[in-house]
Amino acid sequence: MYDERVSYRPEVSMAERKRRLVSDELTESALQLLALKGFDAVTIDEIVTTAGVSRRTFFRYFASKEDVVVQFLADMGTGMRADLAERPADERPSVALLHAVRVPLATCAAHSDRALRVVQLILRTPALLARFLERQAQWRGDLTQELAGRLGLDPARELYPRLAAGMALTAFDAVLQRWSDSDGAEDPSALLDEAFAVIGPALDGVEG
Amino acid sequence: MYDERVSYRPEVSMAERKRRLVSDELTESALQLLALKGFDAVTIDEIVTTAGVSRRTFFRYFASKEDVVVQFLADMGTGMRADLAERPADERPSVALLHAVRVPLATCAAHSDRALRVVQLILRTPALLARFLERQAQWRGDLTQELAGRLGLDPARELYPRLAAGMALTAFDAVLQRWSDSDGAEDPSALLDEAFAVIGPALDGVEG
DNA sequence: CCCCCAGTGGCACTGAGTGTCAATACGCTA
DNA sequence: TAGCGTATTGACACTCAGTGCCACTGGGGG
Repeated sequence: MYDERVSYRPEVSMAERKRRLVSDELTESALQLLALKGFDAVTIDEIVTTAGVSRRTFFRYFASKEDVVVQFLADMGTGMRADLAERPADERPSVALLHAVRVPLATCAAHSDRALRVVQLILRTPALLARFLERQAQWRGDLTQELAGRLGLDPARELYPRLAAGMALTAFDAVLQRWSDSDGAEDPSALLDEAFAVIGPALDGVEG
Repeated sequence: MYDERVSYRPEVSMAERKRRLVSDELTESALQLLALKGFDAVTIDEIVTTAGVSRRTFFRYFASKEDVVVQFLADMGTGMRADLAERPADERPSVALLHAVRVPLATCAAHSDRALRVVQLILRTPALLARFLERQAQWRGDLTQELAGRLGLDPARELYPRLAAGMALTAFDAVLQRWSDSDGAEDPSALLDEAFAVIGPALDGVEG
C-alpha cells in the first residue's frame, strides 16, 4: 500500500471526496445556468446534462430545484446559532446577536463574486425567496431557543426570545436587501451596525 | 324587466356571484380535506371531485395548491397597508403600526373556528409556510413603502422604514405562533400589546 | 331572436419529484 | 490476486402539479 503519511487523509474517505465532487459540479452547473437564464427557464435536465450526471442523481443530492440555490447559503443558519452560543453569557443580547449575524454577512462580502449573484437571484425569484424564508424561519427558531437558554426564559411563555431573534433576522434581511440592490457597493458590515443601532434599544430593554 | 329596487344588485352581477360560489366551494372542500389528511396526502383531483368542478377550473381560481390555503389569509396584507395609510400623520410609528397589525389579528380571533385550523395547518406544513412567508415579504415591502412615505424617508437610503415594517411583522408572527401553539387559548390582542411593548422603543427611536 | 362572451370541461403536454432495480466501482479480507 | 459486501449510479416507469389549447354552453344585451 501507499505511505499513509503523505497525500492520504483517513478522516476524509475517497467516497466522501467523490460525493463532494459531484455535489460541487452540480451546484456549479446549476448556479451558472440559473443566473444566466432565470430560474423557471432552466430544467433539471439541462443542469444534469451540463454536470454530466443523471437526473436521478440530482435528487440524491438536492431535495428540489430550489435547494441547489438555497443550500448555498444554508450553512449560515447553523453557524449563526453556534456563534451565538459561543458569546459570553453576560454579554448584552444586542451585542451577542450582532456578532452572530455579522459572521454570515461577512462571508457574503468576502465571496461577493459568487454570493452576490446568488443573493440577487434568490431575492428576485419568488419560488427561491419562499424557500429562503422557510430556511430563515428555521434559523429564527434556533436563535430563539439559544437565546431563551442563555437568558433562562421559557419561549412558550415569554415573547422576548422570539421577538429578539426575529428582530436580528429582520436586520439581516434589510442589510441583505440593500447589499443586493446596490450590487454589492455598500458594505454589509457597516449597514449591519446601522441596523443594530435602530433595533438595539428594543433588544436590550428600556433600561439599556 | 324586473323592478330594479327589489332583489337585484346591479353592482354584483350574476356572473360575479357565480364565481364567488365556485371559489367558496373550492376553498371549502380544500380546507376540509387538507386539515383532515394533511397537505401532501391530498391531490387536486380529490379537491375538485369534492367541489364538483374540473381540475382545469381549479387553476383558474388558484395559482397553486398552496394558494387555496394561503389566499384565505391574503386580504390581511392589503388591509394592513390601507389601515396604516389611514392613521393620522403625526402618530408615532409604534402606535400606527400597532393599529395596522391589530386588525388582521382581530379578524383571526373573531373567526377562530376557521382561522385557527388554517393557521395551524400553515405553520406546520413547510410548503405552506414558505408560501405564507413569501406573501409576508410582500406585506413588508408595502408597509415599508407606506411608512417611508409618511415619514418622508427614502427606503433606498434609510434602513429604518424596512426595519420598522419587519419588526411589526415579527411581532405579528410571534403572536400568531403563540396563538397557534395555545390552540387559540391566548388572546392575540393582549399578546400583541405585549410584543409592541418590547419593540416600541426601537420603533420610536431613543427619544421616545 | 341571435350574437357575444365569460366561464367551463376535456385533452394533451411539460416538468418536478419518487420508487425500484440492475450494474458498477470501491474497500476489505482471505 | 480473487472474491465479497457496500455504497453510488443510471435507467425506467410512475404520480402529480401546472399550462396551453380548443370546443362547448348558458346567460345578457342589441
